Amino acid sequence: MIRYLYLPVVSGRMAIFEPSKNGAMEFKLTAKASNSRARAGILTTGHGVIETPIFMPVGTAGSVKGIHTRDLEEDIKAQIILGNTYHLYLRPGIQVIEKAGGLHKFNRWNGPILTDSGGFQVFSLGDIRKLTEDGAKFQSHIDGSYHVFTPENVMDIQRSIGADIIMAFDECTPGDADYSYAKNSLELTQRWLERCFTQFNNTEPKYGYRQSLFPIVQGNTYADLRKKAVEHVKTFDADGYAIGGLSVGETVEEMYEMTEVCTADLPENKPRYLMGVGTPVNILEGIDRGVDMFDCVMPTRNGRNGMLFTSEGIINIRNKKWENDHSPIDASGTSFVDQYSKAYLRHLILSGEMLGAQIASQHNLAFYLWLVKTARQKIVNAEFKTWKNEMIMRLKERL
RNA sequence: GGGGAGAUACCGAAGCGGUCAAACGGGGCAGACUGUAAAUCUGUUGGCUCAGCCUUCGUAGGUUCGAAUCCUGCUCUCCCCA
Repeated sequence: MIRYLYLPVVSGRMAIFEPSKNGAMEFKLTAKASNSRARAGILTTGHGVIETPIFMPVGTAGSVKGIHTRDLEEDIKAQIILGNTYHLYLRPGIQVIEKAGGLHKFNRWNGPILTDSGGFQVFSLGDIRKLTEDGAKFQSHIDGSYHVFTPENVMDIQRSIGADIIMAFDECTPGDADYSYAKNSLELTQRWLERCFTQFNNTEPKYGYRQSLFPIVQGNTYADLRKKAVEHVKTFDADGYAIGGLSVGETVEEMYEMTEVCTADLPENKPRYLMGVGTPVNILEGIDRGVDMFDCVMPTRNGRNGMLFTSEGIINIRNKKWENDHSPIDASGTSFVDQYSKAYLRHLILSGEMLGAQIASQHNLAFYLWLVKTARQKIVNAEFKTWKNEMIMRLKERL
């Protein structure tokens, strides 16, 4: 159902109203654990394949903060990165991205890209936004100017950015929302989803490769709402499905439980993406529950703030105990930066040297990618569950 | 040699008779961070047998019920003139 004729202002031309020529994105399951929902798969996009389960570094403003694409590819071995509709729309602006020929050309990352829709920003912007049936009116965090996101223009913007996977425009509810708020919000998200798909199907990719639209399952911490949401998103036969509205203030137990509720009913042969999650432990628990894709700002943001994730546990590199520890950051780490000493990295971070933030971010990302890669191997070798339990014990350590 | 200004906690710097263990900033120490309004934010920063007590505002005395705050000597710093 088209509520009104929408003319995309962003692209500067009329949308082409004809059926999508996008081929379906391919997802092949290559292995499945027997005592867990964990699976290993291969997701094929217009910019290459992704081996799942995968962690996707977040590159909000078109860059994974502090990391060159060369290091993302060669050192960290990232297979897909994120961008953000809200941030890129505000700055540099969609016209610039279009002129560049899309985000891949703009930031010189030639692998797959996923863009988030801005739904999360609408949530986190708090008081400087207002929701209506039509969409979300919000103020720019940069200059206070007013803007409106609707399911339609968010699809158009993501067409212009040119991500391989684009996300539905949803409302992300806070973890402590009550049932009636969560229910009404879910229904709004569902109506918005219909409009997203209508717009998506009535427009074409701008740069010659296919794009896939992933719906987002909402429903807060209420299992019945989640189940309804899953049934609804399935009707779109999407290339993949996201679980949203988690890691936003609810308990981790609730997060795991809701993840389980969702993966139980989502199509087996399509990738599942748990949005915004999480800690290394969260990711292993997510994989165990049948999730294939994750993203989180934690490795970069917490890294900049001095927190390192390693296979031996968590390090706060600012702590005095590392002052004279000249051993490598992570002796068994896969990144070249892991050979820098703890004492040196501590010095850099405490001195506010940008290299410190870069090293910490790069280490953390390399660790996250190592973690999911290893998880995949363990799934393939049918040793996932044992490995996971042992790994979690170590990951929880505070060094 | 003469004149002036000043010495406050790790550093810088407010305070100028009681409500001062002493504002504020830096530094130190610790914590937070989960689809990035974040190279950010928060707490703490004399000691102890810790709702109380002890020692601290250059130093030695003094005035006062009471002093970082007023007076005197001393030491040291800085500035100006010779």
